[in-house]
Amino acid sequence: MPSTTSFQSQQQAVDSQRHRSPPPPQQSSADQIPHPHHSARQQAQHHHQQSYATTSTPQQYASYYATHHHLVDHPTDGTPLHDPQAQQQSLRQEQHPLVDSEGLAAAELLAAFPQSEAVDAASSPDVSNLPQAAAAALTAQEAASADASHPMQHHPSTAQAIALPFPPPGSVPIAYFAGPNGSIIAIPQLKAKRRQVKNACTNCQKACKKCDEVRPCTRCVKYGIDKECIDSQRKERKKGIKRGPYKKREPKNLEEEDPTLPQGSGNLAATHILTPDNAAAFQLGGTVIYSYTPAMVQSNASGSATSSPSPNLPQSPTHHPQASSSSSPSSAQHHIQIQPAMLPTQMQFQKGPDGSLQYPPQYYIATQPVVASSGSGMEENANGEGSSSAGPSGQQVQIQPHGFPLQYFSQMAYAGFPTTGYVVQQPGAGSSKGSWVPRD
DNA sequence: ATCGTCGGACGGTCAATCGT
DNA sequence: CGATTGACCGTCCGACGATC
Ligand SMILES: [Zn+2]
Ligand SMILES: [Zn+2]
Repeated sequence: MPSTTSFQSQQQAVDSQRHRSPPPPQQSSADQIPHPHHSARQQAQHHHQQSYATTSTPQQYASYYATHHHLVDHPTDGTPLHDPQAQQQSLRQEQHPLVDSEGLAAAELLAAFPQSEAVDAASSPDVSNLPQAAAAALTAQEAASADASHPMQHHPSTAQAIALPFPPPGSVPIAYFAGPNGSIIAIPQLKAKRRQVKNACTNCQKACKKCDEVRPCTRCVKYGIDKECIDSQRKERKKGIKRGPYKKREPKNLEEEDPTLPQGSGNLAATHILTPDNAAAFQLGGTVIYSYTPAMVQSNASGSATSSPSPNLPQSPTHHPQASSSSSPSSAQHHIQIQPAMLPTQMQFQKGPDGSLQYPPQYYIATQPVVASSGSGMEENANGEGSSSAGPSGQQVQIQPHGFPLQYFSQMAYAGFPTTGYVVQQPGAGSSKGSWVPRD
């Protein structure tokens, strides 16, 4: 293994692979390479010198979510966290600095599902494969409205339903929790986008660790080397590099019924826009939530024999008599533990005559009362009965994704963001609560 | 548990191209 | 000339071995 390859060319290879384009002619000058390691040359820098053959890392996005939930989300980046607890926590162990502080969860949700991306769910039994995020982003207004209510403050939110495609099955882990009447609230567990600082300090750079904006950066302070916390120097970008012709530009149109969908395969690809009748996606405190109503379940007699679900699926509803509580020492929290394995990685959705989505009853998750609590003692909200009574704390959320009144539920963390959880409740239905569990 | 190392995935930027 | 593309060049995730 020629360890002499410059980092530059390596990186280039990777990049071009990533962008699926033929390798450029090859840059001439042999000087560049500011990347600390890899650089076979470079002045007497202390970085390593031995190139060893590591077992290549499994390119899986091992963890989707840091299971740190104590972050306050923030609409703009660059602003320091303002949750002391969280800050402390993230400092305590630098192992997972990814306790991301981004607040644009919604934007990133969107970004993660480019319209075109069709994931072959069938061939990917493993759900840990995210589609490459595209550059799509929320518009300013969308983002703004998404943040209508700060998750941490408890006050009414007027989240509005927005039409979003549900992620293709198998493309991303989905957490489910029980809604009323057998409905399922499905929440895609999207990986938060990594956010980089513009300039890492030299210490962090050398260590390949996360830096931040403040100047004696947090890490340097932690290690008592804040004196040497200096901005790294970025070199100027090269100019005059010729590129080949660009690929055909698309005629600005993304409308087209996807022919690749096997009929009834339940591929909820991008072409399926959820409608208020069967499902909805809406935002709450910057989090996009998808939920389905159990509408029209009985119909499976529609000619096509429902293909049998995956072999390893339970035939009976996932029922957990005793909501297994995840061992969370600090706060008493109960979760409905829904084993991902017990849920279909590929939901057998079917499209009804009217375009609505249907799913077979065996996938319903039994409703399970749950109490979720967060620091400031809020929990338990009960009773449906049309009366939109709020919990003890008196907060209440009013959304009507389905045309049902929505009851305020509780506060919890989703994807690292403190989020207001809730349950859609049909008038007259018994109370039900659920909670989603972040992957660990 | 902590720390240093470091391969390589991922992100941000912006010059080169393209469409008009 | 504004919109797109995609390469350049950084950041830093996460795995690993070493040390305490
Ligand atoms: Zn730093
Ligand atoms: Zn520093």
